[in-house]
Amino acid sequence: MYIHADLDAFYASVEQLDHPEYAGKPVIVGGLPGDRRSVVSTASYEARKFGVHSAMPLVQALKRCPQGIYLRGRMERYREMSERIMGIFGDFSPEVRQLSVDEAFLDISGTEKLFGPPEALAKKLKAAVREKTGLTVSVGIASNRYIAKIASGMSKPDGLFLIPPGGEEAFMRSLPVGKIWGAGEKTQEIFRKHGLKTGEDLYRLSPGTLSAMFGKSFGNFLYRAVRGEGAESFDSERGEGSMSAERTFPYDLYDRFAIESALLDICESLIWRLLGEGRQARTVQVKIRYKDFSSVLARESSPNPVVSLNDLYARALALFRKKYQDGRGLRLLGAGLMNLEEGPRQKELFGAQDEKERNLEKAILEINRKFPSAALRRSRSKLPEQDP
DNA sequence: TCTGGGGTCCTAGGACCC
DNA sequence: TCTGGGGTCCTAGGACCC
Repeated sequence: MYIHADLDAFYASVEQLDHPEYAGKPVIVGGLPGDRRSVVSTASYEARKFGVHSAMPLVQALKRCPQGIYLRGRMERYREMSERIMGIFGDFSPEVRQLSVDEAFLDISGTEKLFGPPEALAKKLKAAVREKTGLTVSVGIASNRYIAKIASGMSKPDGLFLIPPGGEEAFMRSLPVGKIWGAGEKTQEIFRKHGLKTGEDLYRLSPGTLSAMFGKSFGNFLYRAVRGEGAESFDSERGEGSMSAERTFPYDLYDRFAIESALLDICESLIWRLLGEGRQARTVQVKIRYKDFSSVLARESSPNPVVSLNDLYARALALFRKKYQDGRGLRLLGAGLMNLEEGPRQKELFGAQDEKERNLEKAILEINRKFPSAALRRSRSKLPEQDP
């Protein structure tokens, strides 16, 4: 059996915990009133009553709930709290798989002797989280992770929902399609178009029909899902990974120097993360979003991993210049690293110039690690000439 | 009122290799 | 007188998740 445990309105709840005067009030984490181009990250249940929800533009939230308490959010604090809670989860299962900052799967096979049947364990887990942190968690219990995940959403907040073994298919067939995990906005649109409202409606379709509607892979996934089977993709471990950083500008950028300086900033935050984790990357990606919200990507792989800020910036800048249509307002700029590899780089691959650069950057990395408030950065004018 | 940021996985076409 | 088939890697883009 598996448990999916999901913290209720996590960021907003932490704020209410840390600021007792916010308790019982509509708290909206995502930005301050007046922050341009922000969206709601988390709304407390009090705020949800006004129709405010995650991913809603902040200006819209402000109209629906002008009396709300608006906050930018403190990721460090949420991460710290998350670690504590994951630790508590670890007291109940040897296998905790964290899905995101506020949710995790627990494999609770063989824990019966210690904690009793799954439902009893779930109650103990909820009580432990509440006692030790003051937060509430919603829990789903099922014989596979996929259904446990859906179950945890069935009775939020502070919920507990069990799908008994053998009841998986009946549960999925009775489920409104809006609750199918993995079927987002575009898929819901297809459901609507074909009048598909419940799992039962999907259950009646052949694998061929589902594949024709949703593509082979996702069609097969749906075929299995409505039969109560877990999907491997939700059971398996993570892939090799990637990392990215992007920034939406409060106002569209047009000036080339301003844009390319912003790109340097973004590359900088990325490279410190990469080097800090002792990793290297073979693929660099640049993301451009124009004023009209249309986006383009440019990607390039190389047998030689990225080794320094100067190196990353040169690659990113070349990609940017290849793709960017001059004069179009720039809304967002991003950079990403893919094909991440473990480990130290072979020094001998690089010439003296590179070595000097890398040592400088290693020093900056060290200083920033020891003295975060120093926030040391490269000055663009001090970077070696970029290849035009 | 527009539409964040950091991720994962999938697809489709092309290059290249055996 | 024809234009195989399978595998891998790459690029660009999209859907989805929290």
